[in-house]
Amino acid sequence: MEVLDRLVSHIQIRPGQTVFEEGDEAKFVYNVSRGHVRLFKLLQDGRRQITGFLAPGDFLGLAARQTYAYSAEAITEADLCRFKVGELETLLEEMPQVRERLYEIANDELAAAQEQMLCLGRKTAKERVASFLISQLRHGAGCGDGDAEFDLPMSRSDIADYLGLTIETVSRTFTALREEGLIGLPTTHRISIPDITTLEASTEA
Amino acid sequence: MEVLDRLVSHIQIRPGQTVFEEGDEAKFVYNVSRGHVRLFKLLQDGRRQITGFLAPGDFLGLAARQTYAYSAEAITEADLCRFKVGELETLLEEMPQVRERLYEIANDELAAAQEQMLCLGRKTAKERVASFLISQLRHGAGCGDGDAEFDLPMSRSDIADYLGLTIETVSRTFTALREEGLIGLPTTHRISIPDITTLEASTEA
DNA sequence: TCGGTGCGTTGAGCGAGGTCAACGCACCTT
DNA sequence: AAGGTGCGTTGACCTCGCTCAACGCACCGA
Repeated sequence: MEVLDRLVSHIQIRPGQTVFEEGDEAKFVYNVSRGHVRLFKLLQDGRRQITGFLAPGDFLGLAARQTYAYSAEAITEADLCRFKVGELETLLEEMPQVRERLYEIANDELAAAQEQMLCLGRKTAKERVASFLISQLRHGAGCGDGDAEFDLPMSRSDIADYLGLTIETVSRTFTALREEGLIGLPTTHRISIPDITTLEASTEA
Repeated sequence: MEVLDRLVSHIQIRPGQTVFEEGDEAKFVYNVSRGHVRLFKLLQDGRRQITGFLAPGDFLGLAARQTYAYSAEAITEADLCRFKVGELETLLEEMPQVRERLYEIANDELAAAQEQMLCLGRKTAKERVASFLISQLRHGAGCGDGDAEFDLPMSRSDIADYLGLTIETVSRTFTALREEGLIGLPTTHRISIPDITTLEASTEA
């Protein structure tokens, strides 16, 4: 990975700013070094589906196709490392184990996408929100089994478009989970989970 | 690909029979040579999300993880080529371009999964069914721009679990599309599309 | 020929989540 | 302090798709 540093340029983006748009020619690959990013697809009439949230360390633009299959925007202020796909290809010929790593990353993303399909197709609003909170906990903060607390950098609107719900339903579901004691909401963008096991139990059935 | 033939064993499975189940140790990789296969995940109470349908030529079990992330069952009678993942790994060291091909396959599947997330999260029942029919047309039969006709090997129940709907809604939507003249239904498992352009227009907005 | 079974279709009624609207609050700018 | 804006919450009502139920039809074995 140190080899990458020679090829890399660093860019900074502001909240809401676009990194690239679906259909743009895929010239660059990025890695998030600071902040959070959302990936999404749009329908013509403006309906939006967020396909993933990225945290520091995550890659974007790895699709290996002519054009990007989704758009990417910063959620918070963010720093990205950027390098040309052509140079990545050159690197891959020298270091085949990097391709192996990319393959693993693609497969992890695929498994996450399939889990999300299960969520969108077959879970109730409450189950979707509970699943989302647990995956955010695991992906971001640590996963101590006892009490846990972490930040949600994205807005209710982002969460709604990720879970296939409306803003109002997300808000009502947060309130319901809080009233049941399954979560705490110290602030609107911070979640505490008194007991992960019981919350996990409400992610299905 | 001819090298693979040395490692391959051929297996035959009957409609409804299981190829492997989510959580099984991932010892084999498969390729469909005849028939159709469904991939799916289950919730504890039996709710099912089908994550994909496979046609001849498609791979399954490529996840490159300890265990399979989904279950696989035959839809029709099917023939599969099977080979051990360990032997695949050996092959990959000799032929790095195969890994490159696997990476492309994983990325194609990822793009399809993201498109499906958009479908499940943000499209109406009619849009989902129209999208599904068009993707089946493209994936299976040819894509001549004029009149087109093709088979749907899967049941209404499979389609429902793929689109996040119920059997009844799928059935009603087929009927509605037929009454609007957007599709024809020569038999329950055969679709004709008089004009792809107008059907495509009803996949969104 | 006659039930039996599986699958698809259709109808009637219902409910989870969407829509529309009001409001609260934090954070601006002037 | 006053007004404006963006975001989140809450309430009232509605609708799309789900549930429950009946029925048709093809296929099958006795």
